[in-house]
Amino acid sequence: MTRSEENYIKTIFHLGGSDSVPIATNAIAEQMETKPSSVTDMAKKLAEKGLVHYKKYQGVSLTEFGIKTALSIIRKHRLWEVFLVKKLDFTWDEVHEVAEQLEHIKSEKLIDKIDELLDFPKFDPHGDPIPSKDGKFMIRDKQLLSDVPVDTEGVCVGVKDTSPTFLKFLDKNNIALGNTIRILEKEEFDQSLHIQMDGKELHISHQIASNLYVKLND
Amino acid sequence: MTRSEENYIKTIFHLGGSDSVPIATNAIAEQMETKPSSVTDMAKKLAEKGLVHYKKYQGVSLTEFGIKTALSIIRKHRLWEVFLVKKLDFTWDEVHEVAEQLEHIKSEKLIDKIDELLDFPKFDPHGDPIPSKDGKFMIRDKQLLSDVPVDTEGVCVGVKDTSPTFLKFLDKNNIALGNTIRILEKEEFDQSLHIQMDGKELHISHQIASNLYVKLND
DNA sequence: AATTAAATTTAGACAAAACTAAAAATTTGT
DNA sequence: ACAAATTTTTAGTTTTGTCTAAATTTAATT
Repeated sequence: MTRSEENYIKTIFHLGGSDSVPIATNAIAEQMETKPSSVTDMAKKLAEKGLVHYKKYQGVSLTEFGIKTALSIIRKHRLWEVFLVKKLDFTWDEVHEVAEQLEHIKSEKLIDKIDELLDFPKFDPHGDPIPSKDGKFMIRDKQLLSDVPVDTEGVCVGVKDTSPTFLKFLDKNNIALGNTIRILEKEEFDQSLHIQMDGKELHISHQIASNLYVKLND
Repeated sequence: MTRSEENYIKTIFHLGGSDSVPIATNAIAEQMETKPSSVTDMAKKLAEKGLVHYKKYQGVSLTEFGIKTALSIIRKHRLWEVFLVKKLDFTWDEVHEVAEQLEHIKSEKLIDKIDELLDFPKFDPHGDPIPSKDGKFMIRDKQLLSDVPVDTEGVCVGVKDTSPTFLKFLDKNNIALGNTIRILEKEEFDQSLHIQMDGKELHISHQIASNLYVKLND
């Protein structure tokens, strides 16, 4: 697998092409900041190799083998992210770019040893699940903070937007995974929230709330 | 810098092209298992970029900038090797291949943090010096075991041949860096040595002795 | 159902990095 | 010093991954 092939497989997976729901050429091109014609070329190549299902004009979806491959790349990406944060004191907004490179390193032993060094983490620094060696991963029941009713309490377990801009904003406002969140009030007008986070009270916009995942307390 | 450019720079450095001693196209091609014509093409490209001195038919040598670049790549390679051995329990014969990939990861912060995590090591698992951030490295006064007179004592500090075959052989015979070595007898006929290593006595061939570096005791 | 709009594919081209075969320069041997 | 051998370069191709522009198919709209 070349680096480029791996990036296509990963993107198709993230766009949902794993459930035999075909993904449009255009959507892939947009996500990868490339041209639809390039996607068509690669689609043919990946189909040749048995990684995707592809019929002209019908979009692309991953085969079983393609899904396995995607999960392996995602596993590497997320384990490296944990490594960078836990062992090298990177902040969660710094890890993505470097992990994009590290995920392509070819050595089964390397990633298994990293996994072991980190004590087999189940989630990455943004709260996303890390597939195990055999492709299984935990699906945590979580909801967007913006979808939660007033007066409920939960724990912040993930972010939807993982851009450095958003993550740095969260840092600045002391919003971190693991924090306890209670919704005190929801403003009808602009959907902004008045919340209590680890004791302190603060206001957050709908934009923010719709990019934070919480797990409700039982 | 592309990966290929980095590999050329590294090879030229290792062949001695850093002392403005030009290296022959053929020598580079052989070392890199490629064709001389490919080397010519790359030589032009690297000269364009100010990394090498190149005059037709006169071979290639690194510029100041080329040397700086080479040292930075070698620094990364060797730090990753230490990381693999010290933190992930790789054996010294396993590290080269993976480090060849890791050395191309582009992140200044990453390699500096790895350096820090390892407590700023000065030598890699094969005894080769690790350049510091500013390109300086220790040159240890060492000699090939085969060049040392009978009855002298020293410490094993490095290997010349770093092939997995040789390194595994050393492991099997409990020869490791840091071991104390005393030459008891040198066989005139085949230059083989009778040595004492950390107490135990053993015989080693000239082939072996000429690939082991020792630092003599004062 | 026909036409327009949008998405997708084809055809042809390009850059990077490699190769082969042939030409040119350098080195060697006598 | 000059022919032979070796080394190096040039010229032309290949592969991978990309692009543009044109053609084609599918989807949307009247």
